[in-house]
Amino acid sequence: MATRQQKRLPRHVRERQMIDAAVRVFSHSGYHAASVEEIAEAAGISKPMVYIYLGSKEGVFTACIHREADRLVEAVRAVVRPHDTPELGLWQGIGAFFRFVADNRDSWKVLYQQARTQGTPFSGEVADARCRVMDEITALVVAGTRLPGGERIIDEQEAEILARMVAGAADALTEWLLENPDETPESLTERVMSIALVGVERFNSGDVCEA
Amino acid sequence: MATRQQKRLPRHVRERQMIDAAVRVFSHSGYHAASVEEIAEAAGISKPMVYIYLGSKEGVFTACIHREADRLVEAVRAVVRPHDTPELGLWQGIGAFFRFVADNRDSWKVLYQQARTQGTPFSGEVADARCRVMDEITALVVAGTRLPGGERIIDEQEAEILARMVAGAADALTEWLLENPDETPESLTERVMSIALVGVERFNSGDVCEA
Amino acid sequence: MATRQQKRLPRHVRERQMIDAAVRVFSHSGYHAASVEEIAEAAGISKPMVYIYLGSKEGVFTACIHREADRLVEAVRAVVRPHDTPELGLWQGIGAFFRFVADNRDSWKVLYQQARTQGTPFSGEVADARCRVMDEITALVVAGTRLPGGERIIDEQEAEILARMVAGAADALTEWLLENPDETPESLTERVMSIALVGVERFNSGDVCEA
Amino acid sequence: MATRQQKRLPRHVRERQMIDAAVRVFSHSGYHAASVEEIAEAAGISKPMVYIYLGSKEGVFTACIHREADRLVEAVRAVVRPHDTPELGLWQGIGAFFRFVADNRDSWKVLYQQARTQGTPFSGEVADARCRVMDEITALVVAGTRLPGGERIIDEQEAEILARMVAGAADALTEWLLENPDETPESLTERVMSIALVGVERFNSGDVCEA
DNA sequence: AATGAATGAGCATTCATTCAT
DNA sequence: GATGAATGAATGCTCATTCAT
Repeated sequence: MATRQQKRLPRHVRERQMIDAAVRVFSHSGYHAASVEEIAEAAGISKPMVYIYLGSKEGVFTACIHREADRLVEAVRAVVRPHDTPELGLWQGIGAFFRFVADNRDSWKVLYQQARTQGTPFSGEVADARCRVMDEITALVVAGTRLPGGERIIDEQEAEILARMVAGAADALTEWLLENPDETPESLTERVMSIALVGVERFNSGDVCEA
Repeated sequence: MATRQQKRLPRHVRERQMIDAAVRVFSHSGYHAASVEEIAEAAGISKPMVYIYLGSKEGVFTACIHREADRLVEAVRAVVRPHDTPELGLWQGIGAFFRFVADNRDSWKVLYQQARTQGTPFSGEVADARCRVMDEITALVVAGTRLPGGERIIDEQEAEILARMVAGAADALTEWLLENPDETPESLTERVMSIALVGVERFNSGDVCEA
Repeated sequence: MATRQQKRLPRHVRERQMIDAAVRVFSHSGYHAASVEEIAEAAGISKPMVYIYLGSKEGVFTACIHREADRLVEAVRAVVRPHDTPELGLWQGIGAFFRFVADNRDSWKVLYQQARTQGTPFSGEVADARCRVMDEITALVVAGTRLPGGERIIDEQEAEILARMVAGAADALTEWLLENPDETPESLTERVMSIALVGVERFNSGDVCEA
Repeated sequence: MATRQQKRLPRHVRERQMIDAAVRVFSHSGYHAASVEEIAEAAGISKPMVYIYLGSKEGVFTACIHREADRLVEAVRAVVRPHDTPELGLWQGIGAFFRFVADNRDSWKVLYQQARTQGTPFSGEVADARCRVMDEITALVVAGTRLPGGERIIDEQEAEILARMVAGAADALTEWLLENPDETPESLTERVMSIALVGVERFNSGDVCEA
């Protein structure tokens, strides 16, 4: 008659289980449609535990965003080695970013889609986490477009626009990936890369849009 | 005992008011967070009217998607004149699309973000409406990338990928637009166009990703 | 574009249509589950007409009970001729009653089942109408059990008990009738009659229940 | 911020309280007129508890029917001893049935009246429970009318008709009981029994309706 | 005479959250 | 540490009823 999960687990393990479950649930149902009950069940624990550990439904969501942002940033950083050429760094960073988006669809949906869409503005932490991600990509672009001599060819603002376009395009393409099993994350990475790099060239050469 | 009744308006007028209000509310709060009461209030009527005219909350949402999709498709079609060159058609069509997204932020958010994010899959009509929009853009790309001689240089599939990237990028950039009042829809259109066209060139020349 | 029913009909015709429809609807759904809209639709008119003619939902119900009680009483009276022997009168009256119950199931359900079951106590008129029906049957029993010389063999109270038993049994048997198409109203009448008459005998002989 | 919470009771106790209250309320108001709030209040708890334990309003109703049917069947079975003569068994069984109907008016009203009257057909369980009750009475009649030698004098079908008549008459007479405090359940039992037994005799002798 | 337009009030149901154990 | 028991506060939806036309 013992309920499923009574093992006294150390706090951080429990917390991880909960956030894992919450990401899945939030990703699938959206913030408002997801219920704390649902999350608790998915984590194999009881509702009060959720409140003891994360404080509130919003707390759970914030924790998800926080952790997934960390994971994404980490994934990108992990592939960029200090001795890479800037261009290779950009290439690999964007590749890692895109692979993360494709491989961790739940994480990405929560991080990018849900966090923008819901009515509640959530705590500043959520906005911060999302900024960390965009900053990371922006930094990649900035670094990757520096000339060998170290000169910048695009400024911060242009880099940020490009970063956002990359994120938006990647987001849109994950759906394509779902619908077309032939496509691989790598092939999509190439498509997205072609945008980013060519955008840079265009910015640089100034001949944008002479249709 | 009835409280002040609203002036009796013919059905189609009230219906338009309701959908106008609903687009605003859904755009701001998301489907689940929005309450029918909220929508009714925003439309200046009472809750039962919403149900009498649109049947259910989901019915309201579907009506919004439907109408906004029509408006967007119409806006794009309105600027493409038969005697334009394909490339000019593409340029103007994408421009119109982007201007619509920028000028009707609420419509776009409901159409693109909300309809993808929520857990509920909604009626097939919603999916249909969203397809109509993407098909329109895809058609523009297909037509606009035909060589003067009429030869296709990209196939349907490639065109669809490009269309999605354009939509995703445009979506991401509307936030940029909000945060940077200096930017105009036109300037953003140029940025997005540069992607599409260059993407086409790349596809065509086959030298994708040799950075 | 003219709506279905715009012919200016004289008041009593409209009223009859409405009550016909209401009996059907109340019988099928019960008082609370039935909606005025439903009734109006079934009558082929618009909701406000119902209120203009019968005043309120309760008014509609009262009117139904009233009219159906009249019809039932009338049906019973119609078959009892003054020159019948009392016993024949009883036989025919009960027969007519039972035939009415079987042939006008909707009327009976509203009159007997719905009027007893619902929470609302309704106006005294409803109780009155139901009493009229029971009084009629009671009177039949009283008259039919008078000895040829005119002496009473059962008193009013005993007659009323018998009348109620007859009504209750008839009510229960209409369901049987529905489920068994072989049975006819007449065969059931015989079964019920055997109860009433034997009951009378028993009352008279005093040898009730020597199991 | 939570208001006074009720003492924590184990689930089955609360469930019983709820069903007790629901039987009272449904009996008095009918299924549709009764509100879940009303039931919760009558049970001294809050609305959500009703849903947590019984799932839905219909679930509450079903639970009521189920339990009251069990109680009625149990009451009848409790008095029939194996070594009774069949006729005594019938006498005591019908007596117990009628005492239950008279003593548990709420239970009976829900079980017999409400369950037949409402528009909603309810789950099959409700129909099943009602059948269990009629089957029990039918079985009594079948057993009780067997001749000492074991021969049947009425068949299943005739027994079922009689059982229904008994139930219908008992139902009708409970109202009489309410209005006439002089009457006792026992005296009514005799009246009903006289029907059943005489009915049997009539069936047997074949001289039905020669008044 | 007849109806489309409109609403206040109520109801079933769900959910985030708390506390006693 | 962990949970079953409990609830206040919404929320989607329906309905009887009215009024302007």
